[in-house]
Amino acid sequence: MNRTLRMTHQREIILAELQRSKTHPTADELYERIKKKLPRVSLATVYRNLEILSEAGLIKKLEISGRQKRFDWDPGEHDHVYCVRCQRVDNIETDAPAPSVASAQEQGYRITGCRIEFFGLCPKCLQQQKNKPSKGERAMACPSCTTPTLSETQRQVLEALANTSEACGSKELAAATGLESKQVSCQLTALKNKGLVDSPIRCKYAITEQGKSILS
Amino acid sequence: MNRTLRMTHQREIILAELQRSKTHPTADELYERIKKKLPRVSLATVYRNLEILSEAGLIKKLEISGRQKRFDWDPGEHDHVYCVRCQRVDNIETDAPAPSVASAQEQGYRITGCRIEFFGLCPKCLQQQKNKPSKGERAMACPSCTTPTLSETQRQVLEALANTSEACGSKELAAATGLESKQVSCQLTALKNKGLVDSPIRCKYAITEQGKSILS
DNA sequence: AAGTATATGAGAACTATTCGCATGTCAAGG
DNA sequence: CCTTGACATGCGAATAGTTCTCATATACTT
Ligand SMILES: [Mn+2]
Ligand SMILES: [Mn+2]
Ligand SMILES: [Zn+2]
Ligand SMILES: [Zn+2]
Repeated sequence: MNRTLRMTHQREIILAELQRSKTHPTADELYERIKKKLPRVSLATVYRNLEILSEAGLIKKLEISGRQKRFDWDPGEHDHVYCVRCQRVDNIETDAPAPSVASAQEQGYRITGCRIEFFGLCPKCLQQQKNKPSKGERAMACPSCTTPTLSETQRQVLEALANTSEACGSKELAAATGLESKQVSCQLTALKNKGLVDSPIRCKYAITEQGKSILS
Repeated sequence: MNRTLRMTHQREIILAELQRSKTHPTADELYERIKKKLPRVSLATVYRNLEILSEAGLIKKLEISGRQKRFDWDPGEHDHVYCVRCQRVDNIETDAPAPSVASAQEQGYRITGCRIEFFGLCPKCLQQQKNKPSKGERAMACPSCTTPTLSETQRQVLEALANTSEACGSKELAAATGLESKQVSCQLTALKNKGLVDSPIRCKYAITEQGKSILS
């Protein structure tokens, strides 16, 4: 009736690799490390085994709010902190007793567990924040957007903007590019979001340094 | 500098629809309800506005461990319970004070918040569990698998199985279908996982009611 | 060693969410 | 009021993380 688990070579390596890690790696972080020992493993195997091992109670699967799953070599009860910026996860000890539920408030639930998680900035990210004057709210673009791709229209607009000596409105740009002014204004918004143009004064646009560099 | 938010018709409806819901709906649950009033809304608009509204502090986004996001009309501080079976989310009151961290244990983090969540079985699921003798572990197939699709080979095997009066091994099935016994055994596993066959005794297989119904 | 249950690799499929872009709408200012 | 630009929308495509499918390989049991 119960499936009998087998200790395959892959499973052994996956377990060992997790156990040697001090942090709380994601499946694909582990996958990268494991590939060095087992070049032919598949990511699916890593996921499968982490699932199986955690069902078997040998490790623990951490499902932290709204983020990638992480895995913990230590299956014992303990809580975690995570960094809202770099996603790092660490153990933490609370001094409060395990919170219990006002029994009248259970509303008929049979409660089987509780999870406590803290969040904030890890030491490293705290440091970085101090160095930067944190201009604006999206000072750092998302990592995958390091080289945003431009549509043909966007490139046209951006080039037109590069040729102006000072900030100009979308109407002038429409004339310069031969595009409709509606379209130009749309593209300016997109470009602004990508950080390639900004708007020094209302309704006037200028190319940013980043915008210049992407054209070259 | 700051974007000025506009109260559009869509945004208004989305907010109103969330506020009238006692539960903690997912974006697409809301989407389904909203489509009745605004047949042309887009799911992206629903997501966008839920995000914007929660940034504005009018509602709250609940990111509960490893599951779909949910949204709460009540932006005040409070904790939740969720049902591990049906995913329902309800409010809950703890009687303990908010847990704090042993200061020596912060490890250099600047902690900005904490989340507490309870989990278990909601009253409804508790009820259902009592009625069923809980045979096996995957009594209920996932909703999207209500009509599993069969590969050609699987159908062959299933039909052969339907023609036997009692449980039989993979070898007989291999003979009956003309397939290799290795293949048959693979497909039996797949069929078993789909709940279309089961294995009354080790290495013997029989078609289930569900299996019969899918053939007809 | 044979035979079966279980596991694997490879890639497709899936799901929840976000993005890109053309187009629509609102509100302020001429 | 009419234009204009910021803000929003609908739609489809893209993305990321994870799971599934199936042929094939491997580990137990006997
Ligand atoms: Mn841990
Ligand atoms: Mn709530
Ligand atoms: Zn960090
Ligand atoms: Zn439930």
